[in-house]
Amino acid sequence: MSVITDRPTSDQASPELEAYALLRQINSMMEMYNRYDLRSEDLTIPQFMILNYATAEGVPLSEISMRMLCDNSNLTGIVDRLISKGFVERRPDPQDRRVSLICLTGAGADKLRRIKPRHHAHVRRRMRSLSQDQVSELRNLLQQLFQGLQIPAVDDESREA
Amino acid sequence: MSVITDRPTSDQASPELEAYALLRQINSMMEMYNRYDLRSEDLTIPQFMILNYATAEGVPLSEISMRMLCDNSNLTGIVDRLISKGFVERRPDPQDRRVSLICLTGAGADKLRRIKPRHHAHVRRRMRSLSQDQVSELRNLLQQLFQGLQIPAVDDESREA
DNA sequence: GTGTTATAGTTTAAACATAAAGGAATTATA
DNA sequence: TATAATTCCTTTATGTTTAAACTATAACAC
Repeated sequence: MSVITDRPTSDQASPELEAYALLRQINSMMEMYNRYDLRSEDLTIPQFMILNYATAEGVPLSEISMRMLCDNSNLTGIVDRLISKGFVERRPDPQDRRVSLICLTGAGADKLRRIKPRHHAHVRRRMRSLSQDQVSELRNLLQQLFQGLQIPAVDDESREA
Repeated sequence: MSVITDRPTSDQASPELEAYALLRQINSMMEMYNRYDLRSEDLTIPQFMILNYATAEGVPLSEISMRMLCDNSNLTGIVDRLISKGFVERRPDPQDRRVSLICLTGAGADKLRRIKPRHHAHVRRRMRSLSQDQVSELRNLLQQLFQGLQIPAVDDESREA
């Protein structure tokens, strides 16, 4: 409840800032590991993500960009490279000719079958410093934080800064 | 304690994978917000980070890259842009002529004084969906996870994949 | 001293991200 | 059916990141 603090919302460390700094660092390290793992498969992280979202029947590009929290324009080039490697195809949607469906090829499906279980095992292994209960607790806290972030900003920040 | 599970370390969701997915999504959203906030100050996120690590006396570039968990080569260009904006300077280290010290200028210090408290306030505000206790708990879990990641891999993964 | 190795930083090319603008197809509206 | 607004995707320019090669300096071995 911190009744008296010198500078309640200013420069120095606080649990919030420390938590956020750690979150960023963990994300960096996990990305480093993932990048290294995928490198031997001649895939980059975003390429692997798109591969994961694509299906044989095809998924609209904008659905993938929505799930990847990025812009359509990011994906154009990445999909191009996946096509040149033969892992996906672009097919026009007959229902809506604006849409291009990203379709997983047989080769792409094979690739995924080989990589995905190993990737998941790696992620689990890298979290072994936490107990099962701690992992669940972490997931719950992150879940709550994530939901809180969805609502952009109930903005009564006028008193700060 | 999940005594019987079909595929203990394979494809489907697990608390570990869910937690990691959430961590990535939260990081993405926080970055989006930060980028937007800094945009009005004509700064990018990496530019702001370097500004935070630089001091008036000067800090070796490689010390900054170490703390930012990135390669020296990343920083060359970013520092160039910060120099062109007048927020930092490059000065050779008289002790070791290989080293170039990144020095915060007066303008850079002013910029920081104006931006940093607001940035910190924003971060704290964006975590308000968690109670004080939850924030501390989250920080502790992340701390433990981060420390576990430092030790690259006590590798007994032969049984998986 | 000479040669080897390590470190600090830059450069380059390829991949990716962001923001802004544009083209094509669809939907809404009149 | 014509017009306007929206949606889906691409293109372009700028900035960032990675990996690899390179320069310059330093440290070490002999």
